[in-house]
Amino acid sequence: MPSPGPTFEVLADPTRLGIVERLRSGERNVGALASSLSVCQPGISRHLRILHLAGLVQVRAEGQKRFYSLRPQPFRDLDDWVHELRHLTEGRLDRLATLVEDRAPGSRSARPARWRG
Amino acid sequence: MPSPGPTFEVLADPTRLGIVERLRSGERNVGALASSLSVCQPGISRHLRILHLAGLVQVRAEGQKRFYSLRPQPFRDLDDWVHELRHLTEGRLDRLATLVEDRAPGSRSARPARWRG
DNA sequence: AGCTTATATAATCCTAAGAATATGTGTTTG
DNA sequence: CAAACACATATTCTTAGGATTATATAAGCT
Repeated sequence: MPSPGPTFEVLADPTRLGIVERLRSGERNVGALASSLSVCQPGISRHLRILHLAGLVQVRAEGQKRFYSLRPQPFRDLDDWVHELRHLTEGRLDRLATLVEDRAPGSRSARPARWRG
Repeated sequence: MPSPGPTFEVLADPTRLGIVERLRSGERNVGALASSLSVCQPGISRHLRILHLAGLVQVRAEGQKRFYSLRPQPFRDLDDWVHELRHLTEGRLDRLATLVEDRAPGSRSARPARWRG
């Protein structure tokens, strides 16, 4: 059971997540990504470097352009990790917690308000 | 289709990821987590607060102890997101976007040489 | 050979976030 | 009621990392 810690750190940045979501529909060069996302070109290059070091993307040079695309392996690993966790939480922890929560009438709500907005 | 950006940000921190991995085997109180991970107790409380705000964990108060456990919903969302991406990268339809976007006349095969996994 | 395009790297600045210490709040026990 | 325990919050400090500007490298184009 590998822990995809680095993958989480890489995808935590909104710009890098935006890059990955744009690469879902196919490979793109740096300039296309820089104009799509509202970040300057050196910023995109730096984020792509981080994504490449983490093994999330691969490069293909064509002329003076460099096309980046997703590598499937880290997403397979991530899927395995999350999928297992999903079934663990669906199985028993959830039920146990809600059961006990119902029998504590005076306690405050276990549900959070909202995330950042 | 939902973007689990906040979930990535939350799980990017190694301490919080460690908390989640320990909660996989069931609920724990703050002291148990603080002694398991090598972080001081206020640090654990702060990370648990972040996890709670993000909806990843829920609390159950028993006496003076507070037991934290995982909530299944955000992991379901994360699993859906990653699972979809897994199949997109496994497939061959990223070639389509390549053909649409890059119509350089003189360029021969715009495909990646090999698709290493 | 210059000139433009496409991308990478370097240097700087700045803000956000984690860690530790100290303290506050509530709960159990004597 | 006081003392000890379990946890949360406040404060301070420090560092990591993202954004921007400027520059370097390299490939077309005329």
